[in-house]
Amino acid sequence: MLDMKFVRDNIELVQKNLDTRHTKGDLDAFVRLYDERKAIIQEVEQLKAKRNAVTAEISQLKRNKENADSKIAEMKEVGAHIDKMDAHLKEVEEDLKQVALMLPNMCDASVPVGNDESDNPEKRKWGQPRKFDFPIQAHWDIGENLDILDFGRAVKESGARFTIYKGLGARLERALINFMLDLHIEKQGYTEMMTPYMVTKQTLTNTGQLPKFAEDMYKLQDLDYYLIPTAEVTLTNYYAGEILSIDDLPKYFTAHTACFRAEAGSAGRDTRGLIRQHQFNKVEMVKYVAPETSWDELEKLTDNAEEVLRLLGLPHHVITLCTGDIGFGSAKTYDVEVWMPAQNCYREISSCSNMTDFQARRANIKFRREQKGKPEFVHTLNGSGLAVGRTVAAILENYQQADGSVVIPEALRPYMGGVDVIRPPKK
RNA sequence: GGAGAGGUGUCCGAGUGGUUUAAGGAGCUGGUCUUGAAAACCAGUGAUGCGGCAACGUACCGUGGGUUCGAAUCCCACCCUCUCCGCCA
Repeated sequence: MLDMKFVRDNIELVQKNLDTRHTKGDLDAFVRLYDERKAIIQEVEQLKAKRNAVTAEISQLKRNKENADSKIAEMKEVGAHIDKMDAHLKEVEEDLKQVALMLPNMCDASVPVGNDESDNPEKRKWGQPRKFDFPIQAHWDIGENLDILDFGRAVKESGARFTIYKGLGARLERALINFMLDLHIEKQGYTEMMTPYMVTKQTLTNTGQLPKFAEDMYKLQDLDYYLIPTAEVTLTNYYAGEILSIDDLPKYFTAHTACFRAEAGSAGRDTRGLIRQHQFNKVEMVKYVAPETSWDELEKLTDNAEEVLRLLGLPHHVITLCTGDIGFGSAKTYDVEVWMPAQNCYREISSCSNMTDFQARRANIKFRREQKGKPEFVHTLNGSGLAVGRTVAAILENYQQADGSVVIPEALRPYMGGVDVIRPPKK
């Protein structure tokens, strides 16, 4: 959420931010409700001050066994008036909050202005796509031929956009999870967490998925539970409602979880393979940092994600999301995209964002610079490190050989019990 | 799921309708004493949001409602914690 005072005082800036993001927000309603709220508060608090004063007088009279009937009658009226105004104030505040919750974060000045994903500039590139001297296969064909991915039976059990990993396929997925987590905790300073997969509406509101993106969530029937779309949700809510000390910062957390996404609105896209699933594994990184450090931390976070790809020898590049493509809560986002030979393009495998104080404000996460200092909002960041299914897909495609086998990247072999090649089953 | 107990400031803890603007203690800050420290003593000290340039006002005793001129205190619902029982990986 944005600072309401900031919005009220900078309507044009906020409108411009909405425009460059190609999104809408009801700023007219915001101004109307904000001003109305202020007016009501000023009036009702004056009444309350009066009530408190007269109530004290009544107390005094009662103690002296004197008659207070006229004052009580007077306060009865004042009380009724206050009740009415309080009820109205509550409505106005609720409406104001709903409008405010739908406003996206302000993009940082360094974010390129653009319309859509075609306007995302490349920031850097690592590795050279390999030249193949044989007809290459897509990862879904490789996986089925190796008998390590089973799409058909997953459809039988759960429908489209689910996959069953089998044998060395399952082991590869698990190896990658452990490899990524170990890198994050041993070399990059993160603390490993295991978190719930089901969370409340409030928790999703705190990180910005709700109320705006309800159609992307899986909600449990008749319960106030949603399946998490990413561990960003549980890791960022870890300190919700708390005040940290500056000495606690920065905090780095990482977690592997399954992620659940309805993928409403992406019907027909990436229908084959591991790229777009309703359920997938992801290793997530989340940081809580002091505001003045968050831009440096974003660079480091992105590098932490890229390091996974470097160690796996997977060519990739980093792009800066433009204003038309950036996510709702983010002030700036780098996407890391891995080379997918069969599709002859780079595909997103990690998204690293500085949410500035947007989530901290919603989740009420603060810190103090000094023991008696005034609490300030922390900055939160998050990034995938990495999407695991997509990493499997990238390995299968980039490391495929003419005979249909797939070489396991060296860094991963200790996690695969020494397996260095996955070969097709003997017919 | 059933029965019982409980949720008060940084912590412990008192408080069943009107000086509670939350007792008392610990802790913390400052001071006295001391070579220094400890102890003792004295003084100060709840946090956060909102409105306001400010003075100040207002809200907050798990959460949300209600009763009342007035609620930490009474009523209702819910959440959470603990103990016991049941069920269970």
